[in-house]
Amino acid sequence: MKYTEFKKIIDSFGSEIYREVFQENQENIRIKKEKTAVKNFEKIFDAVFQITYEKGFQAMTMRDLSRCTNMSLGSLYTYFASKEELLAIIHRQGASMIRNVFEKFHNPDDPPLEQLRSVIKVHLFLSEASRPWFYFTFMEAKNLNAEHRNTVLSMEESTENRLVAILEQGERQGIFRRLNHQLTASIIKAMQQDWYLKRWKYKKRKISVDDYAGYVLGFTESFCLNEKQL
Amino acid sequence: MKYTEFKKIIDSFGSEIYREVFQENQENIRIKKEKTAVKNFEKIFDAVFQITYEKGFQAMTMRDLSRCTNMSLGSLYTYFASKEELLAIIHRQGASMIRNVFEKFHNPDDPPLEQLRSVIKVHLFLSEASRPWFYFTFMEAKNLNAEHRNTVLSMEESTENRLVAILEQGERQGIFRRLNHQLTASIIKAMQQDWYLKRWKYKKRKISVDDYAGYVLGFTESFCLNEKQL
DNA sequence: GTCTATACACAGATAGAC
DNA sequence: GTCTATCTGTGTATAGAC
Repeated sequence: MKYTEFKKIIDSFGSEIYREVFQENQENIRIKKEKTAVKNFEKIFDAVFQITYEKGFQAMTMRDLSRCTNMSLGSLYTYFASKEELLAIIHRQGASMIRNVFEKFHNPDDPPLEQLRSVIKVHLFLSEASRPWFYFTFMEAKNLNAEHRNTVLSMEESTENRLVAILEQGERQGIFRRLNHQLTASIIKAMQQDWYLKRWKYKKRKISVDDYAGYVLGFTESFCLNEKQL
Repeated sequence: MKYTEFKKIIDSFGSEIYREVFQENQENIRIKKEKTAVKNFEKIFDAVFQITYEKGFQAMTMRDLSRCTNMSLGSLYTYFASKEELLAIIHRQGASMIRNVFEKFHNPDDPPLEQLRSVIKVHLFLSEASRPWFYFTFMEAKNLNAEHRNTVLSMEESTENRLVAILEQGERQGIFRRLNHQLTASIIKAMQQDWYLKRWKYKKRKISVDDYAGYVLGFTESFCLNEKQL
């Protein structure tokens, strides 16, 4: 699969995620019309991502956000109860979206090598399509309270465990070498993470996400595959 | 080389870095006695790293810092002119220290494979010995002004270029495969970075820095080495 | 549903006694 | 060289008109 193909599927979901934001938080917000809420949540989130990328969530003031969205302070506060809650909403909704996409693209009946390739690619492609969410989740996780932070950490763990399961399955089938699969999974995650943490670097060098995915796969396979497979 | 061996050398430098902080900023600070200054800078920096690890530099208040160092607000401000300057001092001094250590351990006359191993290890070992500095530099770089931020980025680039040079040298000697060395270097950096960004994870799993270094080397060598070398 | 004006708390920074 | 007390600006959040 190439990125453009993946992107088409993702784009077909449309503003799904902002509708979800509206519905999940309906009790806490004072806006009643879905259409207005969805439109403005999208505007607010985009502004948060943009400002936060420059200076971080703590340093972003509500006045910054007001300026960037062209909404007044009073208006903003009808969409969420506090700045802290806004942070929690973004995290919660991002996590939910990411989980859903992974679920949708995972096929546990494929042969291990194919699963490995697919999982690595989907993660990279999704982090490309939703880079602001990934970047935000990583950089601002420490601003969350203990409960929400744990949700983030357990997501990190579960995507890693998915990789471990695939590597173990492949080892049992004699396709992958016998290695410390947990450590291999960590390293694969580190490579995936670099894509969205250092996007500016890869962009400057004109490396596409397809190039990068190919390289990560080459790296991983040369290490994991049994010699007879090469 | 093992980590304990490296650590012994590093420890022998003692409070060198805090003496440097004092000397480089002597004009801007109101403290005159080196011994007092060095002692308190160490206390201040440690507190900053500790608080910042929990909630980030922006969220750290001067009152937090006062509490954590057992120094009064007034006292703190005799060591630096503003909170922003404190940030800049930490960054500048950290960068200088890191550069010095890399210089000291790099030997461009060794054979490429040995250089590669040594550069990867030294980076990992140093990030282990000075984890707070590395973590801080990465996470708080965006709070710097444009000029200081560029310094950080150019450091990132120069350590990467050092790797590229080694890989090219090895390719010319027929030891390494012909690959996109820049991308390989990026990926090696990503693996190194994961060590200090996710320290909690590796600690929980009882992976030592020597274990991790060995794994990164294995991963890298299986990808880069020409087959006849394996 | 959105706006302006404002309350209130708390942050960074300094003055001046010891 | 360190402290306490205090100034001043700015940030979050709300009240109430439109």
